[in-house]
Amino acid sequence: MQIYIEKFQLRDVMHEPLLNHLRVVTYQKGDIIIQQGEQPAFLYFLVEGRTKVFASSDEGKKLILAFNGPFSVFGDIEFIQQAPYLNTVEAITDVTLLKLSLPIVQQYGMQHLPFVTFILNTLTRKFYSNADAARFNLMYAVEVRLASYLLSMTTEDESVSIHHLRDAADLIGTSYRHLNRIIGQLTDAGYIARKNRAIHILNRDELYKLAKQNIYEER
Amino acid sequence: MQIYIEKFQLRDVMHEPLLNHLRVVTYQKGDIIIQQGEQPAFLYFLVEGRTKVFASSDEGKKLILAFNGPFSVFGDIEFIQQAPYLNTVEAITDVTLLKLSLPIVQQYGMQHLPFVTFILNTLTRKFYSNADAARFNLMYAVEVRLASYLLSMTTEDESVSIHHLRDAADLIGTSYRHLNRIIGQLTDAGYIARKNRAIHILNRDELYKLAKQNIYEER
DNA sequence: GCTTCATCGGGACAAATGTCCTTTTTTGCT
DNA sequence: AGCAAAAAAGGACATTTGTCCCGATGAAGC
Repeated sequence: MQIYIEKFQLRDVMHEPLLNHLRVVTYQKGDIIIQQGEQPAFLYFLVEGRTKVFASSDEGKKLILAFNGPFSVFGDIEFIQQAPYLNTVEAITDVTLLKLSLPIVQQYGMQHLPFVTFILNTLTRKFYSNADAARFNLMYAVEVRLASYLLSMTTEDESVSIHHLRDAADLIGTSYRHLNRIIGQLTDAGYIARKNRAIHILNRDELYKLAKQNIYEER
Repeated sequence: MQIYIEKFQLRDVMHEPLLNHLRVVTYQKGDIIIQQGEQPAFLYFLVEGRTKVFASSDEGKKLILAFNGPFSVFGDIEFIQQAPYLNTVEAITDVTLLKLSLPIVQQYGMQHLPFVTFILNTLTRKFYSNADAARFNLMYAVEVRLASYLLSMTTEDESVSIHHLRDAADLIGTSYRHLNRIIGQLTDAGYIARKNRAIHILNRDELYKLAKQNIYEER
């Protein structure tokens, strides 16, 4: 616990009462940390591992909104707004989080300017990148979104494991079938190649042009 | 000026230094108040009239994000994030706004807990309804979105002027042509009728079913 | 009232995307 | 290695949406 407080400099934004109520909690790969629609109970801080955030519609359509690593905050909007969780948060690796129960946050955190300012900054960053992502999804075709996705998932010379391809389909908001079709097109164009259940990027520059400089950012 | 401070109880969230720097500014119908991509200079508070907020892509595609009435805040995200304006804000009637220059906000507002809390609340509300709207646009077909739009634009027995139909197309993120097609479908189904350059709602209940209880909310 | 012009509605076709289903490949088990 | 089950790839077709364009309709000036 102390180590996380040091590592993420939580003393800068929380005072004693809050720090004292922080609890460590762990989840295993695949566990649901926050379930869309439920009443919020805690504020979470991701300190170890990776998560994905997605929303489901009644019809079962999924839409992935973000991948997260440390240090990320969950449940802030819902806490402030006093409304049910908007999205589901799932562990994609084993994860460690710190949590604060909401009455505690209300009682101690909201009186403490550094903490409120911290939440404000967190929220704003989320807002900004969310707005970007939503706009991007709405305005561009799957081809552009895929290019963008591939770029943001890989660094120079890396490849995307096929295992994440269904996730990729959800993330960019299309069907698996159609994703395959577009992969085919990009392959024909010589930008990428399928090999050993993975996608290799052959021509990063062209992909970048296609993606119109827009890329999904990890938050 | 004083009248607005009373009306919206600004004393609850701003202290003297901020109140003293508030300036009144007016725009005429059709004026651009905030231009997407520009560097933010002011925080705005809409106190009179109505605005619409939209984003444009490089290709000229437009996407309307919200209609606003008093009391709305603009430029908060960009101020906190220190980043260019995300969207364009246009006056759809003559409007009156109060504004604060950002250095002032930085110097006085950010030290003042009630003000920071106020901004946090504003932002959160925006976030919540933005997320809803974005998800709605992404997950549902034009027909559903149109039903939703019609419901939220009209009260019992009102009609939607044809004049707003191009805006409607942008708002729900489709082409004017396609909007017409869907209007045709809903007309055939007997839910709405075209008459005198306006759309009349004939069967509100069925539209509501179609819209899946989701409606565009004014913010 | 007539002419001109802009706007509107809608036909025809094309492109993008979704659904369903069959074939192919991989994986896991024995 | 050999088989069964599961996952992936892709064909065929349907639906949704976009683009282009033309005839109809209404508004503005004379």
